[in-house]
Amino acid sequence: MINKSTEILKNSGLSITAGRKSILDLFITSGNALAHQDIESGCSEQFDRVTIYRTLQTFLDKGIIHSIPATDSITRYALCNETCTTTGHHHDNHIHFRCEQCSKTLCLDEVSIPVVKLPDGYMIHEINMVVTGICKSCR
Amino acid sequence: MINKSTEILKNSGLSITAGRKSILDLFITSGNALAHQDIESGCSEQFDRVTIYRTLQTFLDKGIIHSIPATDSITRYALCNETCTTTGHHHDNHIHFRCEQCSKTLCLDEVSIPVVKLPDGYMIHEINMVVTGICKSCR
DNA sequence: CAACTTTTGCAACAAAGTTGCATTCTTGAT
DNA sequence: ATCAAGAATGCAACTTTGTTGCAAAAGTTG
Repeated sequence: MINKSTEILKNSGLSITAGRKSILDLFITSGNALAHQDIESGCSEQFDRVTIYRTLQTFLDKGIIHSIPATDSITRYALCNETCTTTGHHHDNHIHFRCEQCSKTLCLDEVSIPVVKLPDGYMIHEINMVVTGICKSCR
Repeated sequence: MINKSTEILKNSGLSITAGRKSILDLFITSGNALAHQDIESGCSEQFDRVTIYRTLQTFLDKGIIHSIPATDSITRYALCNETCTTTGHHHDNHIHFRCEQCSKTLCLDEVSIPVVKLPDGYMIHEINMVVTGICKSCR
């Protein structure tokens, strides 16, 4: 296997294209969550906005990335943990941290979301937890 | 005091205008979180989109409403609990629930966010928790 | 390498959000 | 009640974000 991005694409049954590899590489090297804008400006090559939107949607569908909720109406995405093999709708059980200083959004894979008890009658499907504050590197 | 919306505006030191009252009334009567679109189409009178954006921002600043994170890049807002009197940046400690059936987003005021322990070096400022699933009325 | 399918880029559009400025409305003092 | 000062609104114009259809250019499989 040539490199990690190619491997991920193959494992998900996706065809290998320059765009997908480039975007995936960006996720792998960046280490934090990326918004559409970050990808548009951060890719080695230039890709059409539409291609990026479609690629992100494809990655979401295949469970390669997950989306992170935010109050600023900017959807950010991060690589899913390698242990996740489920295709289709997929959700990690970790906390997300958004630093108010450097504006980076990180997956805290080591911190799992605590169990909550909702009032009777509510069926839980998915839980998202986003903590904002100052990250380790910014202190 | 004439009505609740007027009272809230007065308490926050805001001038009473038709738009603000109308939007605030909508929040009070609706009982769930509202997106900009809901307000634009739900108000008794018609207001300019810009006015609605600015009113929402004003309400946020005064701590009258809070924004709810979502993965669909639609910012939703809900009335803050009456017990909150802090002006300026403000955050409720309750869980938000988004129903996949009726698409309503609710504040579960009775469920508070559990304490989480982050790795050393992270400073927590605010925690958001959004649960998606099926709500009580949709089962 | 050839055909078949998938992906990409382009154009055009729709929706969401922002900014400046002139007009209108609120407020507080007369 | 009236009026001036300040605040809020509406309008126009614009930027950003996201979507759709279609033709051209890739990738995949035999």
